[in-house]
Amino acid sequence: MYNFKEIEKKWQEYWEKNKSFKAETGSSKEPYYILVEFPYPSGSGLHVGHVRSYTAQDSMARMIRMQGKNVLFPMGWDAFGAPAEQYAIKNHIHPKDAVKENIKTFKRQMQTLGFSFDWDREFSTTDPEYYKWTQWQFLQFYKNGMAYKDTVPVNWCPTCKSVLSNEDSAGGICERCGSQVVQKEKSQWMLRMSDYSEDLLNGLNDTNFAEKVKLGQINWIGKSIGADVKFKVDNYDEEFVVFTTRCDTLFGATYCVLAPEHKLVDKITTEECRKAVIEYKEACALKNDMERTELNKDKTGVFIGSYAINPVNNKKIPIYISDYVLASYGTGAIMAVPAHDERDYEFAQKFGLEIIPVLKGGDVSKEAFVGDGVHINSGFLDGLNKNEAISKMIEFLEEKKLGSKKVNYKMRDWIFSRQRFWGEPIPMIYCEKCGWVPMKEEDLPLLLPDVAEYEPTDNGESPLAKITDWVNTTCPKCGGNARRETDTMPNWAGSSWYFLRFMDPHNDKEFASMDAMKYWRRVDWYNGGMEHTARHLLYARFWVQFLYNIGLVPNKEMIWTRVSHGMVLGADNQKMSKSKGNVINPDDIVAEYGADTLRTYEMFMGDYQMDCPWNTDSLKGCRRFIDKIIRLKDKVINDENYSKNLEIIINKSIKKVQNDLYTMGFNTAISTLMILANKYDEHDHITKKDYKTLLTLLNPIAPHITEELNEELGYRPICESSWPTYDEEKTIDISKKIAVQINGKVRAAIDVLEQETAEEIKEKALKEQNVQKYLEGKEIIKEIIIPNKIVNFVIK
RNA sequence: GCCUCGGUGGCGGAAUAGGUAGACGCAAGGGACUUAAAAUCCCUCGAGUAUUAAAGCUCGUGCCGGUUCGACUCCGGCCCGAGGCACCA
Repeated sequence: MYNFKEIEKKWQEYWEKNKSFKAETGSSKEPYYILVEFPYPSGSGLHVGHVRSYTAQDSMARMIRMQGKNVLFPMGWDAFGAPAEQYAIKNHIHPKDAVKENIKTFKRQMQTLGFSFDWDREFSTTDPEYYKWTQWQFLQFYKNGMAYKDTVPVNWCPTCKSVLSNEDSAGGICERCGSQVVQKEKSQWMLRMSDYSEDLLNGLNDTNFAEKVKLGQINWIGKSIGADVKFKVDNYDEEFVVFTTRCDTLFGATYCVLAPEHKLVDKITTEECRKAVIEYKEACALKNDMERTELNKDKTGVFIGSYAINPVNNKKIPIYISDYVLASYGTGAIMAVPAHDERDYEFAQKFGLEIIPVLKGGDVSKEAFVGDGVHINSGFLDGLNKNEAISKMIEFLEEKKLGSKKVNYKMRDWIFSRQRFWGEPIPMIYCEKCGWVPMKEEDLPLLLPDVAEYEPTDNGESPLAKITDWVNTTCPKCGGNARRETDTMPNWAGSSWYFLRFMDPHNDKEFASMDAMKYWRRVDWYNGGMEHTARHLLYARFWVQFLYNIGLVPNKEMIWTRVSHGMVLGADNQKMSKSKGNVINPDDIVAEYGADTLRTYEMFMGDYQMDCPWNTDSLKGCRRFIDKIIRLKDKVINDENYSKNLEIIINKSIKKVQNDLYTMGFNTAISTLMILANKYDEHDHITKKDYKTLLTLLNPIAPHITEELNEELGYRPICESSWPTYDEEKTIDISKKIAVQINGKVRAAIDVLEQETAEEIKEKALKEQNVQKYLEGKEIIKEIIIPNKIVNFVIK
């Protein structure tokens, strides 16, 4: 009888003691860097979803290591963030202590699952030795003009006296207390990420990200090419600029809309309209982003009394303000072409504004036609299609100095301040005389002080603001009295560069040495959840591109392949959650069925990139498979060659498993091994080599039991051996069964040999009784004979 | 609304590159072994139809059409589900 618990412990200790998975920077072996998103160590412990992605990357790492590469497979902790702070507020435990406990639990759980992490490289984003460099990098952003302070509206809960993220204030209601969230202007640190829009777009060409990941990034950046067009205001010596992607429809512009916050509004509002405008602006100010951008709601707005001059035909068109125009995108002003824009159409319908079609197609009495078409009512554009007309219009505008070609991006600058305690303090000091002054680099890290209370202040400052002896300091420039910044960095900061730190985690001179980064080159595989493919990945790429531009990292893109995994759902096909009572705890499964069974099941349960419900019965099937592997040992005879009649299937299996582990076909890799084991089971005896190969192929997925059985055969540990090789010639079956079709329907199956000619195959097919039955009295008008694939007779 | 990914047996899912749909596993049913149970082993297992039996035949990969000798796979048009984005001019 095998005691899984003991076997697992034995091998886990062996790996730890022998540093079996140590990655050596500078080794002559070829480097290979496999990364899986480091977790946020929550209080609820490791999720079975973590187990799925860690096992996947672990099996890849184990195989590639056996293939002779120097594999870097690290693990660490992303431990700053709101949950730990909430927990601290409730229980009056310093987040640092809670995090320490949680990390201990996570690490213990990971170790019982036998993941081959190089634990010597472990760190947490909350370690001062780590966040020192996060702060240092912030200073580089600042010194290069990439960090600045700006006043931006934030979601504010007046009851909790706290700034909320968009997620925590969904629907305009505070998630915690249910109060109405309001918008409040706050001065925040920003990073000039929008400067990198084009580089972040182009950089995607230097990556091997999955297509859907690239698309996610492209959409987030949201590039659109259009034109800026100047509109003069009638009776005023003022003008404003609109951004449009359809300047070809300019002849159809029948009114303009400014965002309520547009700085020109007050100036050009007429006295008759002033009251309504003020009221409307006040109403808008009360709404938060969520409410303002809620779709399907009625368009609102007011006329401000003035008119703009359409630059192409000098027509006077009314100016409105409406919150469907956003101050933060483009120029905060639009020309409205109701005939060819759905939003403008809706607005024009409601306010009874003129609708002039300038494109053939559609029916303006019913809807806006937004497609391509031949221009009408458009002067010099008549008869042209969309692209021709756009080019011609831009030419016209530029010549008359009325406008120019313009590119806009949806991506905004990164709001980098959080009014929280549990984050990296921003190393900036405010001096009345000198303004914002960066801390001296040699004074880093700026440590988070120990405090007794974690609640934010009444005016929404971070709790750090209450610690006066921390806040009050001297100006690094003039030595006068000064105050520290009390905001901290967002959770995304520490995770934007951790993969670089893993390349050189103990360096106390730099965040990572150029030599180490040059040796590891980049992350070869990066696995994480689909929910992080837009933001986290974009932040990380931005961070790296910035570091590259100031000469601190060797490549502009440091992540090569990005893949995402599916979620492990509860048995009820719902997301696992405590409230639904469908949570599976990996500890329980390991205790009852063993780590190898859990690992095998999670890899076998379905397509790795898709969500999949948990099924304990199916898990038991994987345990049966492991038991079968153990039983096969009784059939082993002392022979160091492959069994003659197993040679082909073994070679095929090596090829298939190897390929599947590289392409994340874990479920089919296991099914291949199940088929192989079933084949072995049909034989009375198998050789030592047959068995050893099966154990080695299974080892990346089920490392403990395979090491144990391998040791019993008298071999040295699998983790110190090589991955088996296959002989291409021996992966081809001598004979193969192919279908014989008549008019595309299968009527027989014949065995064909690899080298048989089409003529021989045809003869064989024609001998089949059922084939003859169908051919009788018919004429064959076409024969399709593809050796090794199919025979099809088309008859009449 | 837009973008992305999906839809295949009772279930999870397979199906290089258009070439025998349902691999592998689970569940279910039947049988063997056993005093019994567990474990293990063997058989059946998409639907329908037919036969004493074995072949056999028809239908079948969300729906409708198309391309092709041949379509889960390619094309066009829908329906449903999951996730992301949200009036971005």
